[in-house]
Formats: sequence, C-alpha cells, structure tokens
Amino acid sequence: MIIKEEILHSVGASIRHYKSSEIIFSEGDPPKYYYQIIRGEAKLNNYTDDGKEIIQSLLEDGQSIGESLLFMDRPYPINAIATTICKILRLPKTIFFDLLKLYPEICLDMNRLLSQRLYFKLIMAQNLSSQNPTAKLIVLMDYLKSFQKEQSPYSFMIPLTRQQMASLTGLCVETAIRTIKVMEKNRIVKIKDRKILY
DNA sequence: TCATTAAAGTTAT
DNA sequence: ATAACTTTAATGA
Repeated sequence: MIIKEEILHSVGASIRHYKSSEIIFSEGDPPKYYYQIIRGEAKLNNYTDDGKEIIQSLLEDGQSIGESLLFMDRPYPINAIATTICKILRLPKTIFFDLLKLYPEICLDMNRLLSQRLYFKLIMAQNLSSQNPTAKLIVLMDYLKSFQKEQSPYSFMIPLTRQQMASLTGLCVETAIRTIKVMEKNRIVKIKDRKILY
C-alpha cells in the first residue's frame, strides 16, 4: 500500500465502487485523480486497431492506478478497467500533490513505485520486439516469480490465466497455450490441473 | 513459425 | 445459465 488509507481519508479522498469490467478511466481522458485500490483487481490496457487487447499492467489491492500520468499534462494513453469488483479511493490531483509536499516519506515511496513500474516496462519492452514465444513467456514468469523468496523449480504458481499471459506478451492465446505445452515437455514448467508451476 | 478462425470442452459467476 | 477461459485442429501469411 503506497499511501495509508487513513491519510487518504483524512484529506478527503472519496470511496468509489466499481463492478467487474467497469471502466475507471479511458484513453484520452485527462488525468485528474490519484486512484488507489482498497480491494479488488484492475488492469491497464490498450486495444490494437483489429481489437486485440494488450495488457500494460495488472494491479491488485493496495496499488495505485496510472499514477505515473499525474506528473505531466497529457491525456491518458491507456484505459483502466476493473477486472473484479473494486473498492477504490480517489483523490483529486491537486490534493495528491499537497500530500507529496507534506510527507517526504510518501514522496520517496512514490519514486520507488515509479521506478518499479519503469523496470517492468523496460523488461517487457525487450520482450515485445522480436524474440520467440518461449523467451517471452519465460521473461514474464521470471519477473513474476522474482517477488517470492522460494526460487526452486516449480515452486511458483503463475497467478495469471493463459489469456492474460498472452495479452501481456503480445502473443495470441493459442500460441501461448501451445508454447506452454512445449515448455512442459521440456521440463521448464509443470502443469497441475491447468495451473502453471514454474 | 506464428496468427487466425472455428468449434467444442471446461471452469467460474 | 451464461460468460470467460482452455484446448485442438485446419488454414494462411
């Protein structure tokens, strides 16, 4: 959790509830608020001209949404969509900046967070250009697994659907599925009732 | 080689 | 029940 809930409440953040698949903001909207998920999951995405979804990032409890866009004066280049029922705190941008000035600690945490986001983007950028599907999926899984201590083989259950993995790596689902099958054959992953262990 | 299309089976809501 | 996800197979770039 990047900013404590009590602090957000104390400066007048409002609680908003979203249904699954409800839009939080759309591409082209001007960023006006800081959003923080209290409960639920959301995603940042784009659609290619032929309608294929590209997931930019997946967000869960405690995480902020699209915060990097608040620091400049440009419309959102992405959509934010709730993927489950969500309870989200929303704080007007101006008050958000007051908070940053008031609490150096929050400011520092925000920089850390932006750094993490950039890191993920850089990792995924190498991925999207060229490379074979196996390499793409491994880069994604390595990144996800890096957050847990246990690093032994097959100790990490990928918390994503094949659909999501495909949308994050720019593959089509079928290719993702076939590639994962090959990876199972090559002992890179194990599959236990459809869950991928890496 | 991978994407696309279609069709069918499976799981989650 | 209905939608979302998974899987397989055929076809085309």
